[in-house]
Amino acid sequence: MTKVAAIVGPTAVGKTASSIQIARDLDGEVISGDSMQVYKGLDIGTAKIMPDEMQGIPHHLINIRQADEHFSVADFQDLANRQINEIAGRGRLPLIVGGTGFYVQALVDNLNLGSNGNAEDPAIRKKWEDYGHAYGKQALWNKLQSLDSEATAKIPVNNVRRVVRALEVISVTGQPFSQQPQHDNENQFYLIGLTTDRKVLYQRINQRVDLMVKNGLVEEARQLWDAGGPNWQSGKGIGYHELFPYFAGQCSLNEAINKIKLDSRHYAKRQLTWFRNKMNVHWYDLVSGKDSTKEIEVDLKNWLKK
RNA sequence: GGAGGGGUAGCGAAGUCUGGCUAAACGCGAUGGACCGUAAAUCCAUUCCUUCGGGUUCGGUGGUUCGAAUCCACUCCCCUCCA
Repeated sequence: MTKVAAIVGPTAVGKTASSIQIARDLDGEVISGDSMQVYKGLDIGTAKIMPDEMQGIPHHLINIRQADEHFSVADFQDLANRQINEIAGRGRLPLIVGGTGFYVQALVDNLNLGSNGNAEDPAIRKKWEDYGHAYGKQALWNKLQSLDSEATAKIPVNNVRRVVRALEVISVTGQPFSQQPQHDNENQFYLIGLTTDRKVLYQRINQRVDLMVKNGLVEEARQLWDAGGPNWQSGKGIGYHELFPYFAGQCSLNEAINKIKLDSRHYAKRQLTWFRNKMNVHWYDLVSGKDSTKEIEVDLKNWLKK
């Protein structure tokens, strides 16, 4: 049993900044819990921490994939767990920092993903996607229902993505999606949630996007575009995919930038929904000054002593 | 001063000719939510007020009518063009 701390929250609340302070004060190492910062070359748009900002704190799971590579929750879960063990083995505190709720949850709840072998198969996925294209999403959903009506009860017809995934799991594992085995949790987590007034958060997001553009976001996105990014998973990232239509001459730069801001705000909202409802988070508002990093550290230390 | 065009819910925008089926399409935004291997993905719900019985709306006022966002009169504001 290992004790792990995690800092979660929406984009632009200041997770990175406080993570450094906490890691320093509590002798921790950071494990990024971010689905986009794993990619090399996506620095500005993902607000990735740069080496000169790390203050000597080791950071893991950043820049571990090429931009054209695939990465999944299971990969994350696997790698993160490995890091947790190594860091704990060094006698230091593993500190997960990131906004990808699904990733963090996979870790915290030890979701059954990576343990039973390779349950992901692009060819089979493609097969179901094609099936959907050919016969429609209703037919696709019906197919799932005939195989796993329990899964179908939870996945809407319109959510083709998840219907396909459920079908894929059945095809690959031979077991219904809804009956994949579950594990118990081995590690203990203290979840620090950073949040603030919604209006303020949105302002920060807008400002940060402007800053990103100033720092060369457009050029960075252009490189991704030139390299073939639109077809890659990394090309789905906010801050990048909104710029592609601009490169294609389909919208103005200004429109693209506004879209980045909007998508970021929507994203922040979804993140908040996730952390509010799916996890046992201890919330702090550092932005307004209502709470302080000191308080977080005190709470964290108390929890570590238990 | 003259000639046209327009004012509809947070915003944009239908509906007006052919009055009722319209608390008023649709889009956006906003808010809430789902989420078990693409998750910065994908999807869902709500959005005039409401004590959920109902109440009050389509610039304003007054008419016509069983009934008006829709027809008539007057009036206020906005835009374009001509002076």
